[in-house]
Amino acid sequence: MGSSLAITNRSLHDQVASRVRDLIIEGTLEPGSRIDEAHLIEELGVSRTPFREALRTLAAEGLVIVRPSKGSIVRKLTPEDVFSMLEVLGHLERLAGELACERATDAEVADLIALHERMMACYRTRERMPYYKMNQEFHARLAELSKNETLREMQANIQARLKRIRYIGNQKPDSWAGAVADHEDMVRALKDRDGPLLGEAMASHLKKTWERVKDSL
Amino acid sequence: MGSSLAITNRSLHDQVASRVRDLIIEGTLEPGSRIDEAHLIEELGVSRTPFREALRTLAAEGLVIVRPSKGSIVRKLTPEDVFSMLEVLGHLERLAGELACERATDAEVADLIALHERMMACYRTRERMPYYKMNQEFHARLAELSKNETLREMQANIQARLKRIRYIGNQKPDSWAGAVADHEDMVRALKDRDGPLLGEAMASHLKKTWERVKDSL
DNA sequence: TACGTGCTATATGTATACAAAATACATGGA
DNA sequence: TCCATGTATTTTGTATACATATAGCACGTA
Repeated sequence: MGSSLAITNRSLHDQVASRVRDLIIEGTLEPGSRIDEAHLIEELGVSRTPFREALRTLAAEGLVIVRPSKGSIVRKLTPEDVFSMLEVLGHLERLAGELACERATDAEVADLIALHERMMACYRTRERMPYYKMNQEFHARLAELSKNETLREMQANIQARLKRIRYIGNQKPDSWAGAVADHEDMVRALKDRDGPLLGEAMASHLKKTWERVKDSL
Repeated sequence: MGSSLAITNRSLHDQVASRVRDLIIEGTLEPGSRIDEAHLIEELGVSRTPFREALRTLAAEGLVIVRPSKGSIVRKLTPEDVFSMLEVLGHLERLAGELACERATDAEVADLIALHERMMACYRTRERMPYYKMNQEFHARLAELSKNETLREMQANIQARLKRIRYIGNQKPDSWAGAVADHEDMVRALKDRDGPLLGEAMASHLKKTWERVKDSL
């Protein structure tokens, strides 16, 4: 089920929004740089209408800033922005951890732990990119296990805004090692279904993320 | 400062977004109902382009749902939606309370307490509408005092989604009395700059809000 | 040379026109 | 009568055209 024989239900502006979102997250469109409408619609092969609608969506998501009559730019995060996002994210994920311990099924917990094991395998072989992607997924999946849709949505939103930054975070080997240790703690607490402990682990993990990241801003 | 002599910098889609947002919040556009594009652009005196851009913004904010090729509807909150929002909001405001105690200036605290006093005056004379508005402002201002812009933004977003619902909340007299008691607790903790206590008060206030509201869904 | 002024080019904002899809309706057959 | 199919009408989606605002530049003046 799911995809089956669905053709192309998504409207153009949805597709454009996804595409441009990716361009921003992966850094092809640099933070602070102007978004050249004429150039991008050429590239994407669409007209201005769906493109501009997509921009409005991304603006509401906080990835883009529209300056009336002066064009749009990719939002550039100040250190204060990043700090405030990590502060909030830490508390959201604390909540997610607590709720997940109460609400997730055993199968869901097992799945998440399996993902963790694969992450650890990547760490041992120092494959940064796969590790990075699995890490994003780990946090997103934990938010899902809270069975709280609003929490999942907010977590996803902040995580998207921070994606660029966090990739930089684990550049230094000992930072990476630290993050891995944090994750071991989380999984242990999750296995035991110790909500408060997992919550603490999440919050502390994100506090440390700030330490790991702040110098590269 | 602020307004000074600025003429009209806001673009049409911004104005339309604000206008329609208000129509949704105040209930003129009913939850679950179709948004009649042709009719509304006539009413607002704008063309479809800025109107549709505004719709995309509201969709990203979670107030509107766009169903591809089938038009847009005002999002109708299920009880689960409301519960999940209040759960998250409770924890966000707990954080806001803790941070505000640490970071707000004495003057800011005094201002907020003054607002509280005015709210109480409205309660004594049973002026529901002014009370309701000041209450919204109270929570928004507390979020500001956290000096965390992300927190302020997320709080505002969830509060906007819930506005309709919460107006219903204090219909019953004893519910209203309960909310007032909660607020007295908050202000006491704020006066003492007791962060953990204020945090607890906020979280508990929003848990009770669910109790107050759930039957009218 | 430095600054201000007005013009031109370009980019942005909005309206309209055209295309495609969905819905409502009517007609015909079982 | 009920359902199916085809057609008309309405609504939504996208492209383009037009209007307006901004920014860059050349020129003139102090």
